[in-house]
Amino acid sequence: MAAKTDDSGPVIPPAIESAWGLRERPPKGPRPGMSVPAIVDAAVRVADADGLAAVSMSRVAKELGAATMALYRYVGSKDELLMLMVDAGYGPSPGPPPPDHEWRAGLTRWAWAEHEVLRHRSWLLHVPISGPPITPQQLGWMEDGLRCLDGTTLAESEKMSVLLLITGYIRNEATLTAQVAEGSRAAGVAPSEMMPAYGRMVARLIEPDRFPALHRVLTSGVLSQNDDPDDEFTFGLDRILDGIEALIQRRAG
Amino acid sequence: MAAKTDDSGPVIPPAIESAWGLRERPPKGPRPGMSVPAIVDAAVRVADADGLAAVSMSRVAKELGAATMALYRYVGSKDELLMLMVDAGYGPSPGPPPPDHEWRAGLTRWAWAEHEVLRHRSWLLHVPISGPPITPQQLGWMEDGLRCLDGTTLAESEKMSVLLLITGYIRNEATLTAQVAEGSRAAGVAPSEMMPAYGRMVARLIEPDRFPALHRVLTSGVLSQNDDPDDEFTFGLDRILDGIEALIQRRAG
DNA sequence: CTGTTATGCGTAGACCATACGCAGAAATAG
DNA sequence: CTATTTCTGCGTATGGTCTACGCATAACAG
Repeated sequence: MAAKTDDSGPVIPPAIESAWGLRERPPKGPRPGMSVPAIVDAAVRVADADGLAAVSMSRVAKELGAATMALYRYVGSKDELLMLMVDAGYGPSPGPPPPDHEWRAGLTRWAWAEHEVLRHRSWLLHVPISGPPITPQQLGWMEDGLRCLDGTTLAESEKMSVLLLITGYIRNEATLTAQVAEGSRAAGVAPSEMMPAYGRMVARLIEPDRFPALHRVLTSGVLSQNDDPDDEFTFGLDRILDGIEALIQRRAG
Repeated sequence: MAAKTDDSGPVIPPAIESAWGLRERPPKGPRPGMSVPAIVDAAVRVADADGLAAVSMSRVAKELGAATMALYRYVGSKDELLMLMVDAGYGPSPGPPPPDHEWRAGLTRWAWAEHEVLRHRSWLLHVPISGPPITPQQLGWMEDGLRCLDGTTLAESEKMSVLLLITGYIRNEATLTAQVAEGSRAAGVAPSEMMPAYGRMVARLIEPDRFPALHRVLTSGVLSQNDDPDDEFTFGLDRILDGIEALIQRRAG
């Protein structure tokens, strides 16, 4: 029932060990013709070019000029490969805040960095994540986020919760933005026409008596004007940071 | 390049029309042996029992004692079926707030209702959503959420952003909770031992010098004590509502 | 040189969604 | 009553997925 817990502690998936550089090549046998990083790079290249759905083991193998099954000597499963792709896809964190930092500015910078990554690599949002972060880069991001909160009065558990809150918001906002972009491409509509078209469709489906508040939003023309998506992001982020600020001040006062 | 926009406006997917009860049966031909709601119910039953991954067209058909291809007379694709499953899975919204409502209490109730649904039906989180809500129940939830903000000083666009913010948070929190539960089942570890095991694994992977803030969190024992997951949810929700409150007061004052 | 061990990879199995086309049932038109 | 139309149910088939298994071979240890 308990996981294997000998002197080496709980089980670490092989892919994770290799990501942390803890795997040593056995001295016997033929030289490997590929490497885990090369495979991950190829997979990321495929995802960048044609989306996550195009990432199949055969497609990645073709990218490398190798046979499909050859990959399974390096990664245990497709899920492992996906985990490594996420790690590589995020890339290194934006770095720690400057020494005399103010937490709000630091977290804002941190948030925009993740926002930027997700805008550039929207396939990261489609990877079904299966647990808390354990890969090097991911923990690097977390480390730098925690450092932003170093000078505050928050408890350690609260710092963690705050980061979770912000990361979740960023992912969610990016998901919605990517969906609009994706939908506009699929329907052959200009991105700027997407939300207006959505508004018109909803207007045709609902009856004003049963959906008065929604009707009011529609007639207010909110969806017709297409504002800078960055404004939407800034709005939510500022709300969250306001909420955190309120807590910090309550703790301090 | 523009979508079809005759007198009936933009294209509405057949599945959506049927969900709104806008489809009429043609007068000729044999009676249908099934119905869209029956199919959706069966699919939801499968997802409730064995998870979203078990929902295949053949599995759903088997559940109904029908042939696989028979389903395609009723739904255009598996994606359409998924959309209808989401609508049915959420169920009716918790209803509008009471007449003399206070916005914060109303939104809290609304948030907990969605939280409850997602806790009970975690497969909803695994459905790859492909656009803004257009199904009846989904818009019903949105309507009731908007009504909670009726008496406030917020602009219509801000109300929308606020709802998006809260829904996103709820989904994100539910996703993380479900992942922990899922992981504990997969690894055969008790759920209460999951976060401690994670903490120990991270502690073994990182070097304290390179990850000082993270190391501090680990040694603080945050992950070792397993607190009520509802507390975590409440924490984030309160931070967000605090942020919204700050905005409302700024608008009012 | 011999034994051990890891690699590359071909084969094959078990799934999956779904395009297509045919037999037949139901309702209408004459 | 008969012919026609139109839709339903569903069998077949295609092309895709992941991956378990096993064999030949290459490289090193002694």
